[in-house]
Amino acid sequence: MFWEIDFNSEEALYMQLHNQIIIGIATEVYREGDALPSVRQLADEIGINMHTVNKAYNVLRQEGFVKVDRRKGAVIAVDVDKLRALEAMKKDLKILLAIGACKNISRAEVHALIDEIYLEYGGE
Amino acid sequence: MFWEIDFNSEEALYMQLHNQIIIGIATEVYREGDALPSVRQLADEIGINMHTVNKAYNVLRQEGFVKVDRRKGAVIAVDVDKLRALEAMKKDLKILLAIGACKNISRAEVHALIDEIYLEYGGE
DNA sequence: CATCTGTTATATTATTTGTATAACAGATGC
DNA sequence: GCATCTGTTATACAAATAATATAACAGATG
Repeated sequence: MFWEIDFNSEEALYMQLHNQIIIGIATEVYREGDALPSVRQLADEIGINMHTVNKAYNVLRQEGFVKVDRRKGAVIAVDVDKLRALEAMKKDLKILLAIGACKNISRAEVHALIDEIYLEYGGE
Repeated sequence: MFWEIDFNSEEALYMQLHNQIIIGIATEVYREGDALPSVRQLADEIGINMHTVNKAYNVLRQEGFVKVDRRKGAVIAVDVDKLRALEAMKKDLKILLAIGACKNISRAEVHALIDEIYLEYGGE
């Protein structure tokens, strides 16, 4: 995996990592059972602190994307709580679409964006 | 406007205010030219500090949702930079849909959510 | 002139972010 | 057995952010 970390971003480093890993799962760069790099290895590779990587992994675990095994490290294991996920998505979409509506982005344009992005994520 | 502030939320108070105002514009509770409450008045009403409200207003100004006039206070004035807004939305949707894809939310389900939410925002 | 705006300046407290060491316990391979 | 790899835990520190608390200033209003 190619790690794209922006040190000037206002987004927290651990969150950038967190997001990239989720996108990695969606695009099947990572599959169920795959192991992520160890916290130390990834920290060295990117040039950040071990604890920053650790925090990303722990948030991912709490959200049901990985399971952490003392032997194998962080392993992709998606816990599908669909109802919970739908509720969270709706909450996020509400503000996102409100911004869009204010800025004259039509419903059709949003649908087109969705389709464009979903092409990279498994197709359906 | 009814202000729904959650003091236990991990979301910053000024961001909760910020989001509710944007949703207020999208649902046409607020229209172009309408004045928001003064920073002191709103702070008193909600029971928070003046500076917290001021920060929300300033972020809204920077994002092109209001203009701040020393006489009238913050006035709804949406600056439609559609290209910029589309880019920002795409960036946010990427991570949002990646989470959805991992959690088995289908493209169709997302489309349905979009339609459901857009009904409250002007319809089209 | 009192009163309403936003603005600016300081100060303080608490939390978050990221880094830096260090040590611990379990598992692995030679 | 022993070095080495895991994640985990504990402290400590610096910087930034969030929220509060006062206070004062300048422009506009009635």
